Amino acid sequence: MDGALKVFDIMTARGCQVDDRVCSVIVSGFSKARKSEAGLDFYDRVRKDVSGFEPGLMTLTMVVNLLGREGRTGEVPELTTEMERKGMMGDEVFYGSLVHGYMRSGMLMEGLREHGLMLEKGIAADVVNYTTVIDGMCREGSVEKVMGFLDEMERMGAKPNLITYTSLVGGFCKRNRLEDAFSIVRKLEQTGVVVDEYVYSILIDRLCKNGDLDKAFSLLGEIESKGIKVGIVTYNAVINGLCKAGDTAKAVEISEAVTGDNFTYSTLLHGYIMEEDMTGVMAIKGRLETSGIAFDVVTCNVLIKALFMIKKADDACSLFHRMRGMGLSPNTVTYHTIIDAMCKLGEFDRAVELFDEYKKDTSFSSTVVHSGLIGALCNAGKVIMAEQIFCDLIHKKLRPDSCTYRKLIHANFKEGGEQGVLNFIGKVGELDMDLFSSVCSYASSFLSTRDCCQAALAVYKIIRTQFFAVSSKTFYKLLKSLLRNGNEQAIQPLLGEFIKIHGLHEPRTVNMLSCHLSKKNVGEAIRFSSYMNNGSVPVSVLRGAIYALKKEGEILDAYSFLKEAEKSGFPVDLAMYSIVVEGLCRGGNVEKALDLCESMKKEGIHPNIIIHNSVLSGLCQHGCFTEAFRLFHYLERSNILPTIITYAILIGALCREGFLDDAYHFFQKMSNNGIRPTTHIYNLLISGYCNYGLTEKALELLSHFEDLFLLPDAFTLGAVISGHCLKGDTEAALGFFNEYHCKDMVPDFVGFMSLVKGLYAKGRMEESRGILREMFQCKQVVELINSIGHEVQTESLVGLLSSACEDGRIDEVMTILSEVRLMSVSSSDSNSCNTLTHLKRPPRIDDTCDPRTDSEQVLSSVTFDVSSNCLHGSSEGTLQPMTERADNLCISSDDTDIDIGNLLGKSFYDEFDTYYPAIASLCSKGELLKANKAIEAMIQNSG
DNA sequence: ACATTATAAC
Repeated sequence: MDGALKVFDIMTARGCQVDDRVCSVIVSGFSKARKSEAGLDFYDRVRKDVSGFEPGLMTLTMVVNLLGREGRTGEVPELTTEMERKGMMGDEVFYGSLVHGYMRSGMLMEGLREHGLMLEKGIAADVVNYTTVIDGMCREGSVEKVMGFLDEMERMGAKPNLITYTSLVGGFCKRNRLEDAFSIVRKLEQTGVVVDEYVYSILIDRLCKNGDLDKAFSLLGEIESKGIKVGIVTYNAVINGLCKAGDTAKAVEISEAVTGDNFTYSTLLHGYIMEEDMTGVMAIKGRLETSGIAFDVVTCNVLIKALFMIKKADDACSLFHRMRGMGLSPNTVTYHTIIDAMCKLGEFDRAVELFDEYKKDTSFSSTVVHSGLIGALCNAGKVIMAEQIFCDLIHKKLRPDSCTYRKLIHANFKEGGEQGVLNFIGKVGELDMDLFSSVCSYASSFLSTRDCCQAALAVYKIIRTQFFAVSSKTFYKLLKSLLRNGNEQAIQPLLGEFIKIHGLHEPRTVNMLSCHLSKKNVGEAIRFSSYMNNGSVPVSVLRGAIYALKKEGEILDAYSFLKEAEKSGFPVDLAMYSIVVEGLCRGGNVEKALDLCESMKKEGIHPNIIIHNSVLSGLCQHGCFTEAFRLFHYLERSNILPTIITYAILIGALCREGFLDDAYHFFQKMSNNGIRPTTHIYNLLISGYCNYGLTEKALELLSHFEDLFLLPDAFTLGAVISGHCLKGDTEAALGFFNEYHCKDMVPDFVGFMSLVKGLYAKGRMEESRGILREMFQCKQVVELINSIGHEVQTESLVGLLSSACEDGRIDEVMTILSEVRLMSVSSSDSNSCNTLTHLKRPPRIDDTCDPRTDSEQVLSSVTFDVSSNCLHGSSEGTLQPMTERADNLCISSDDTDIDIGNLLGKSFYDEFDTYYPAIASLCSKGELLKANKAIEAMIQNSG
């Protein structure tokens, strides 16, 4: 090109007129050399500087060609409108270039449209035009459609040439139809056409890409023997095949026998990069530098990557900066490579600097650089920086791939929890509707699976208020999550919307609806379900029904229901037995529970550790200690591992009965078996010691906490305080209270009250009142008192108590509170009992310690046989092999319709915060009746 | 004016 330009300069200098033909030849040269930038510069220069020159069709055709070759078809329309203004009309060559450009930019439809337009204008298409179209279709992967085109071509008198067939061969190879590709070649050879290197290089390349190197080499030998010259392109295909197969050494060997080009060296470098062979990389880099080849962009890109690999980051950057001087523009891959490398080095600021440079170039329309950087920043926890990159995508109206926004949602969740995700949604409202809707759908589903129901629901509402479609999957996940978390109020309307939009076509929808119904009305659900499923009722519905009955306190009905299901051949599963056994044991019906353990075995389902824990707990609660310990020893001897729950049940029971040494023995046994004690376990022992006057032992246990990284909770503190008070050591109790109060830790209700009573008994009225007041500051205690007040329909207590407390009527307070306490202890109703234990335990203690939560988490897949023998007499249990590990043995977290842990929502607590100031003020003014009204309103609102 | 080979993708 340099020579051509020199001649051109001489021409203009001598006043030789530059015509369309001369100009077009030079632009064509730039086009073939893929130097569109320089070509356009030249074109502009000639138009401006050469007087009397007006670009004609030939030059314009070459400009279109040049743009098309580099995928810059977007700039073509400006040119065509200018032509129309001047009344110029394209010929078949012009349209050929135009169509070619579209085809190479992956715009098949536009290409076909221009081709059709040309025909409409009465311009006949020649072989080249048809070949261009055929090639475009082959590239897109539709060789089949091409066959029809071939016929049309013949009819129009344009005979396909070798180039047409080459495109066809390429099309078949793309679809991996090698047989068809080869048959074309054979037919050509039969008709006497001399097939050239182009065709063979395509075939060889395909063979290599398929890993069929043997066939590739034999074909290579075949064409060499035919006397067809084999050039660098074919060798490069083979070299590339070897590199991809992991044999870069062999590839290098071949490359040494030929004169390599940019393709050769970039392939080899990439091969060694993949093999992480630093010496290999350096050797190729050396050969490349001494070869005297002028680098192209791809070679630079690979070389930059290679330099980072051999830890020469500075050299990589310097090459990057030298590119423009070499006449090369860094492209998307260049920026991706260098930014990615910077991130891997932890140089995020430099990565962002490079990105800022990249984003200024508006001609880039890829999202890869953005995605890569966002991913790396998210991984490094730099969410804010990542969001800024995402903003650039939005502003450029580029469509990020789903991985990118998912990554951002995950990172925001990690950083800021559900609120973080909601904030992110708030920030990306500028996205186009369709994309925003996808982001919201994903966010809602994601939050649902993480059990962030409220946030998931909020996102769902955003989708709905914007009138976007909510996919069945998003609905389903949200509903599942609500169902799992006992969020009954939200389910009903949502389910209604879901069914209105998506109908009841999917079986999973029917199941879910049945489960929901079953929690309300067992019979209706079963009828509905058997109707929808042609008579068969899925196990999940029956499970839901049993759970519903138990929740309603009708455990005996649940029991009969299960028995009925067994008899009628309905499906039964482990979870159903688990629910009923637990309920029976809790209700004191251990006999029936054991009977169920027997009958479930007949159904081929074997009791697991969860069920045993229930039985164990039932036995303990009803004083059957001998049986309980027999069962424990049986478990120990079989391969059934007792869990922390098992130990908690026994330690708790022993402590309650005052067998403190035995309890401690079990505690040690548990530790020896590799189960780390938690605060909850310690609490059992500490309160045991305290209740029996052994406060020192309790404190000694407390002193272990720090070494074990455990924190005492409200329960721990309450136990120690009441222990001190029990011994009359109010001073010690007060000191202990203050010590933790300073650290913002308070005891539970029992602890508070012991201290209040202790101080009161010693006549320390002021202090007693102070502690009481302190207690009312404690939300958990207030919550407990209120929930009892709510349940037993007494006057709302907090208002009365706090006002009495302010007035110094401690006696009155004491009476009320002792009543409250009595209620909480004597209540034998299983439901309120549940509520109480749930509340008495401060939130967020180790969850795994709650046997009811555990039953969901640990529902293990271990099957075994428990025989009631082990409870009465012979302790021999028969261990059965894990023959039937039925799917329904495990309640997977996604399929669970049972939520025993979440019996009481948090709403009350929120309401209390809102109402409290008003109530407090009314009480202080003596307006107790009004205060009570306010409290009732509060309770109703939270209901 | 039409046909062949190499690089990036959390």
